[in-house]
Amino acid sequence: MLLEQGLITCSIGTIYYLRDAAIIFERGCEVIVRKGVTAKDVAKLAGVSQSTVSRVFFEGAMVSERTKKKVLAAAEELGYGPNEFARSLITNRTKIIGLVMKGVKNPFYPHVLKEFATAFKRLGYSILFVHTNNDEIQKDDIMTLLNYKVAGVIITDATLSLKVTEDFKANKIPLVFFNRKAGMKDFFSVCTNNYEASRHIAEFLIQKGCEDMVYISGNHDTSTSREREMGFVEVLKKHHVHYKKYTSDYTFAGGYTTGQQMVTENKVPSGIFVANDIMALGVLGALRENGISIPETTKVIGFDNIDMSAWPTNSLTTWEQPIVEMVEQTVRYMMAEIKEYSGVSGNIEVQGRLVERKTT
Amino acid sequence: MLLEQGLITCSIGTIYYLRDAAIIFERGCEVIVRKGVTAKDVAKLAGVSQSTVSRVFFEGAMVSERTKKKVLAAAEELGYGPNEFARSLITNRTKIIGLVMKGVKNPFYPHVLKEFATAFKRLGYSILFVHTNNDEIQKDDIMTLLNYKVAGVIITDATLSLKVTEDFKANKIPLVFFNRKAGMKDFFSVCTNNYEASRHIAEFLIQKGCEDMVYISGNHDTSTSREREMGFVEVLKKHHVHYKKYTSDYTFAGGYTTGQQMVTENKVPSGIFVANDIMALGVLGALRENGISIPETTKVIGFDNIDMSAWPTNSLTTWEQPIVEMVEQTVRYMMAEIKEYSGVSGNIEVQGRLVERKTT
DNA sequence: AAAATTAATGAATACGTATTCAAAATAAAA
DNA sequence: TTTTATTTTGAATACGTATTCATTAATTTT
Repeated sequence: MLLEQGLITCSIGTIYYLRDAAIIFERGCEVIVRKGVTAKDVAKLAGVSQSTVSRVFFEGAMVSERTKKKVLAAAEELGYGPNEFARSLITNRTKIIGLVMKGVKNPFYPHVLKEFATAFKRLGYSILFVHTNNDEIQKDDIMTLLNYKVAGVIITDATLSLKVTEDFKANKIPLVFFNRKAGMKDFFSVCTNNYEASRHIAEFLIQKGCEDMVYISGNHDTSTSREREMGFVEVLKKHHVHYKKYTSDYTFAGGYTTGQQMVTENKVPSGIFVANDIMALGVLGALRENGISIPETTKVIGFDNIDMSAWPTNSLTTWEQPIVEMVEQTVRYMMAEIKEYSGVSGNIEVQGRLVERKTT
Repeated sequence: MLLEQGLITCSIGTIYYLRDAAIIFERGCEVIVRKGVTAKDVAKLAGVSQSTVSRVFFEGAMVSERTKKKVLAAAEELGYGPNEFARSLITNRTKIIGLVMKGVKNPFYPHVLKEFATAFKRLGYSILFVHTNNDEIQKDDIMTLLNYKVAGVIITDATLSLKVTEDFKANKIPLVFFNRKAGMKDFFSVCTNNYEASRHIAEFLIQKGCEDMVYISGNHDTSTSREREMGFVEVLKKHHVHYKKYTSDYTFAGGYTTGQQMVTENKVPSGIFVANDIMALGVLGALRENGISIPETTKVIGFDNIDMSAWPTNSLTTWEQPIVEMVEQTVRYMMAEIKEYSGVSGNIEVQGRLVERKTT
């Protein structure tokens, strides 16, 4: 049947093998259809009521040790687990956190994803992953989250339209922007202190003897890029250091292109601050390819401290964003808001630190 | 209140600012508590029954165009969306796909994640993301998926114990191993044709003049690594080419260490096949650092064709795993099984292709 | 031992939807 | 128009759990 549907052909049209298909298919039909085990079934087997079974699986409910043991044994035997939907229908809350992410291709974010997944799992929460292609999250993505009655939402990489944010407020669903500030002031965000960090960076490069500088921005409309630029430029101005800004897009390719451009224009400066690491690696690639010696001629510093930056081949000086700490803060706020919604807005700024390597 | 809980301090103990906290907090309290809008509310506003509202939101149900319009308008006004839990409780199926992933730090997988997210969103499915640290997925992760009554499960990076697999069969939940074959033969998997690919690779290196070879494996217990080794070694044996095997772990660090080890042991061969790209980049780093010229002295080839391999600085020759096609196949199988469960087992093998760059 | 208190349990109900079945409205045929 | 067929709707019910309230069992106090 699968063969009839052409399922086993791959897109170039060749038919590949389907091991033991027929046999297994027959076996597939033989499988005994065990219906979904419910609390009722467990109750019957354990000789108690459904309520009692429910209580056994509900943290902190009142059950005697003896019946608890009995029920758990029955549950184990039947392979029972509480239906999360029925559960959520009653409690009107879920153990799901919506996580919205855009730039999965920047290694920074998979790392963040991993940390969130680990942290929330420990707390008994699951993650509904939403990928968005747009800088501004679309209405239907949000509707999905709303309809699943998620306990909270974390947006790592994008912003929201005002219209949509109201839905969250109205439904009392806590919302955190991670590594991004929302356009409006009315939400909570967790970021590195970009402003302070970029001031440090500027002073560091100046102290290293750089006399003309370049700032390579990420996507222009992001709060991170703007803040990093602001702090950096402020310090440069104070020291009367000449600088130029290139606008890029937070990708390796973007960094590489910008690097090439600087070489072509013959405008390679002595110090470059790149708004994130992955772009910085692109810049490095372009400069090194053109025989520019780093750090002698030009010093390059990135932002994030992704794993790759530490690789001996790259050895990129950068500003570390303490992912674990940022995640910790986010989770903490989230859990507090889930417990008792306040809708408070604000911004937690976490301090990072300079990681000096061979590009400066 | 948040301040009392110490939420606004970051872990180094400093207190950072919470913008407009008090004001917003007060405002937060003012927010009108709109209760979750239900079909009943919409029905009342639209002047129809709850059943009718339900039908409007249920694909293919019988409603007149006129009432549909009326209901949709009312729904829009109230911001209504069907409660997915109540819905799932009735239908006993969800629009959620469980996606289990281990190696998020290997760029190959974020890319896979993105493709899955995109493909399933188009089909109206959401993704429950499960991160696992272990090669073999743990019971409680699986219970989560089971309890959420996911429509299907994709496991990208790990395997399952036999005990657990039975739960899926029993609940008729389709399961696909992506880029990994299950230990037992009873499941469905989608992979690149690793065996054929590695034969090609062996022949390619031989033809390029390599006379002694090294294979650097990933985690030993993975099917991918074993298959890649098998094909590679078979061809080498046929041509009486000397080879040696190093066991590594699919990480950059692992590759780097292995590269260093080869240099130290003075056993750098003329051709190296590394079981994935990220390790290959580690190997490259180590070799280049030790002044070994590539591709003149040694040729290196990876597997995956992750974005980074194409970066000019790396320019790694590799075997491309056609992610989009693999995802497509997986989704196709999944949807067919969701529509009508067969439990058929088998293996779709997708052809990749050699991408020749500067390391060979 | 009796009374009073506390702990443990079960019966009944609500959550928000899909779905069945019967009734009503509409369209088509006579 | 009347009859028949068809489309559209509403009332009632089920899904699997948490929870309330009343009841029973166990424990403590008198």
